[in-house]
Amino acid sequence: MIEVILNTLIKTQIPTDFFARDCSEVAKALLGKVIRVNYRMTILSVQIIETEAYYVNEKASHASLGYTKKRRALFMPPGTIYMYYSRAGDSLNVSCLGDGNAVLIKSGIVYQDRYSGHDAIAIMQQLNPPRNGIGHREVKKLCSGQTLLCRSLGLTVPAWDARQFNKNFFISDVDYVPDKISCTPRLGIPCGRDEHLLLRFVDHSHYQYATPSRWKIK
DNA sequence: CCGACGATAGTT
DNA sequence: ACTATCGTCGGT
Repeated sequence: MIEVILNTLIKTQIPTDFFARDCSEVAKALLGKVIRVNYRMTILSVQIIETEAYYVNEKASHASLGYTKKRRALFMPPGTIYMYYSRAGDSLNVSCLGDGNAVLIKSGIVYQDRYSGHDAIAIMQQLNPPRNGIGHREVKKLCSGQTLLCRSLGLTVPAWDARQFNKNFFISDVDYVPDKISCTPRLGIPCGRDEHLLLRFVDHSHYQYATPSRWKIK
């Protein structure tokens, strides 16, 4: 049953060479694409609405800290999943063209189409309950943050870091093109005393569900 | 072993 | 502006 759906759905997967270009291009092109996760035989779907491009030579990037086993995925072929844990949550990245360059998936919105499991939303809410444990998160805000998105999809470092996308976790092209993309050159990720320029891309029509910009632009 | 520190998220 | 939260890293 689910296998049949997965076999059909996998045909919509973006090709690996999608990631074999400049990470800013990849970050922009990922907006509107849909993350698919087979979570215990239910397909969870989230449309990407916000990304950030991280270059190896930016001191704000993990790759700039150099190669370690932990960060090896950043130096693996384009399309390799890099996950890390920080601030009590997992984050999802994908390596791009050039050693150390990658894109961070920053936020998304729950996506429903004929492939999404009918109980997908209930499962995502269960995976990502409110901090105080009372009630449930608003569906629209389930994935409005890099760690919230991973939580809602059950994506973790041990399960996916340094792995390739496969039939249980991949990104679909849903033939959607953002009307308008905000590219926010963002100053202010603190790294010691320095400030660094980051490229943040947001699908403007879903701006309200992107992460609030906490860093001031000078 | 221990303390500091996040590519955060939510509350005051 | 403040802080819960926890894996990673670097210093003893």
